[in-house]
Amino acid sequence: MPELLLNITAISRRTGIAPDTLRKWEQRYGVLRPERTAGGQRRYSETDVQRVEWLRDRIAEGWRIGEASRMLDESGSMALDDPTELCNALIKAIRDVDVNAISSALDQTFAVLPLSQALDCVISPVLCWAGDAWHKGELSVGQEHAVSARVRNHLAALMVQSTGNVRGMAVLACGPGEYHDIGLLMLAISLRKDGWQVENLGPDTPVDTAIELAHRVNATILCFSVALETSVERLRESLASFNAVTGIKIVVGGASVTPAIAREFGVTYVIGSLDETVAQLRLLKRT
Amino acid sequence: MPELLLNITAISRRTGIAPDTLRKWEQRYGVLRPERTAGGQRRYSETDVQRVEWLRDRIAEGWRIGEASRMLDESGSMALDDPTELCNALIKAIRDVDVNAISSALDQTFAVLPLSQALDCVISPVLCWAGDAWHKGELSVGQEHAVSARVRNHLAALMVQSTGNVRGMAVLACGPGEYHDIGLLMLAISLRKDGWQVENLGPDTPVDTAIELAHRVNATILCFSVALETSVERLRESLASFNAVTGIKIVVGGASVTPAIAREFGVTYVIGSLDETVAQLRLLKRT
DNA sequence: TATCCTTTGTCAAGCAAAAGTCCAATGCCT
DNA sequence: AGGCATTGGACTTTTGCTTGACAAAGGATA
Repeated sequence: MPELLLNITAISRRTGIAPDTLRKWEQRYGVLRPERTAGGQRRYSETDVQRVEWLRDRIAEGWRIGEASRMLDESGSMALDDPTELCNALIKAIRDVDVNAISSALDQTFAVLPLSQALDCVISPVLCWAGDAWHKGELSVGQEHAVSARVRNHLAALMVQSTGNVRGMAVLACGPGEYHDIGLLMLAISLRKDGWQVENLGPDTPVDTAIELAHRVNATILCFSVALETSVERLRESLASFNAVTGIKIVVGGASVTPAIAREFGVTYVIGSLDETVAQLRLLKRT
Repeated sequence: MPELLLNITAISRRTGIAPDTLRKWEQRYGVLRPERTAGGQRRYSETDVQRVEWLRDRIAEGWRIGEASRMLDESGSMALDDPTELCNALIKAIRDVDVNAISSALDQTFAVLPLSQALDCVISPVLCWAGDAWHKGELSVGQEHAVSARVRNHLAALMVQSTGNVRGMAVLACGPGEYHDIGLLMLAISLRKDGWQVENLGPDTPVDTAIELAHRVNATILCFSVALETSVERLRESLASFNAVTGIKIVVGGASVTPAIAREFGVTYVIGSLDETVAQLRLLKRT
C-alpha cells in the first residue's frame, strides 16, 4: 500500500499549524519525525497528522506545547480524549491482554477526563463489560482480576489525599461475604469530592461492626453495598437490633436491594449514577 | 516517570478559577504547592486539581476561601521522622479510632521514610499488631477494616505510576479463598521498585487462571501468597497439572507454606523481609 | 446607620521564560 | 526557472512570575 505522504504545506493546511511552527516543534520537542525525500524535504504520514491534531487540541485546552509533547511520548501513539474512544481502547486492551495499553488507557482516562466523567463514562461501563464478558466466557478470571486490580489501584490513589469535612462523616462498607468493592470505592471518591469525610471499610464487613464503628466516629451516614442475595437476609438480622439507633442514617444500594426491602428495613435506598447517588445522600444530613 | 503536570492555564480552564486567583490562594493560604519547572513556572498535579475543585465547590456553597482552605489542611502537623515513633503514633491513632490521625500518620510515613523502610518498619509491624489486637479482642473488626482499607489505598497509590521493565514480568496472586492481599501488594510495590513489571491479580485468584495469564503475558515469575491451610491442597491439585510448564518460575510464600511443601510441589520458596524476598526473586530470572 | 477593619478577587508594572514568526542564504523539485 | 523547503538564528508575542495596589464585599462595632 503506497502510503500517501504530505509535504509541509499540506499538513499545515490540514491542521492549521504554520509550517515554521511545525519545524520548531520537531526541532525543540521532537514530536514529529517525518520521512525525508532524497533532497531532505519533509514528508508527513497520516499518523503525523493525527499527532499534530491532538497537540493542537491540547493547546486549545491551555496546555503548553512542551507539556503536551511530553504527554504524547508517554501515552505512546494513542492519545485519545473522548470517553467513548477511551472506553473502547480500554476494552480492546483488556481483550488483547496488553498490559501496557491497559495502563496507559487508564492513565489517559484519569488525566484527560473530569473525575465524574471518567467514572461514569469509562470505568463503570468497562467494568460492566468485563463482568458480562466473563459470564460469557470471553474473558478469563485472570484477565478480569488483572483489570480489576489495576482499576482499583487508580481509584485508591484518588482516596489518599486528605480533605476537609464539611458535610459530616460517611462510613461505607460491603456487607459480609461481599468482595466486589470497586463500586463502593467509586462512591467513596465521589462523596469525598462532594465534601464528606469518608471511612471506607471495604469488602466483607460484618454489619454490626460497621454500625459500631459508625458510632465511634460519629458518622452522619452509613452506607452498605449489597450485591448478593444472601446479604439481604444478614442485613435484615443485623438491622433488626440496631434499627433504633439515633443520629446515623443508614443507606443501602446495590443489585440485590429494592426500594421495598429498604422500606421494610427502615433505611434509605439509593440508586442511579454516582452523581445522582451523591445528590441523594447530600440531602440526608443529620436532622 | 513524573506524572502529567498541568500549567496554570490548563488547571485554570479545568477548574474555572482564574490564574491570578490560584496564585493568591497559594500565596495567602498555602493551599497548593505546585512543582516548579527549571524556569520557575508552576506545574500542577492531578491532586492539585482535586484540591482546587474541592475548594471551588465549597465556595459555591457559600464558604469563604479562608475557611475552606483551613478545613483542607486540618490534618495534624506532627512531623515525625523516626520509624518507631511513627509506628507508635499509628497504633495509638488506630486505638483511638482517630481517623484524621491515622491519615496523617500514614501520609507522614510514606512521605518521610524511604519506601522499604516504610513498609518493613512501619506498615508491616502495624498490620501485625492489628492482627494480634484483633485476635485478643482489643480491636474491633471495623477498626481493623478501616485501617486495612486506608493502608491499602496508600499502597495502591504507589502502584499506579508506570515504570520500565528491566527484569521481566512478575505475576502475583493470592490463592483461591485468600482475601488478605496487603502483603502481596507490598511485595508488588517492592518488586516494581526493583525493576520488575508487575501484574497483581489480587485476592481469590484460581491457580490455573493465574498460570494461564502468566503465560499470556510471558511472565518470568509467578508468585502465590498462601496464608490459609486449605489453600495448600488446592495449590497441590492445580500445580500437579501445570508443573511442567516451561519458562515460568513458580514461587510461593506465606504463613501456610514451608520449604518442604515447596520442594514437594517443585516450586521456589521465599521468606523474609521484603528486601530479602526481592533479592531472592531477582536471582530467579529466566534461565 | 455610619464607620472601620478584614477578606478576597482583580489588576498593573517590570521582568523572565516559552513559543511562534520572520529572515537570509542555500538547495530541492517539477 | 520559479516556487517551495531547509537550516539556524534573531526577533516578537504570549504566557507566567512577583510584588504590590486597590476596590468590592462581609462583618463587627459604635
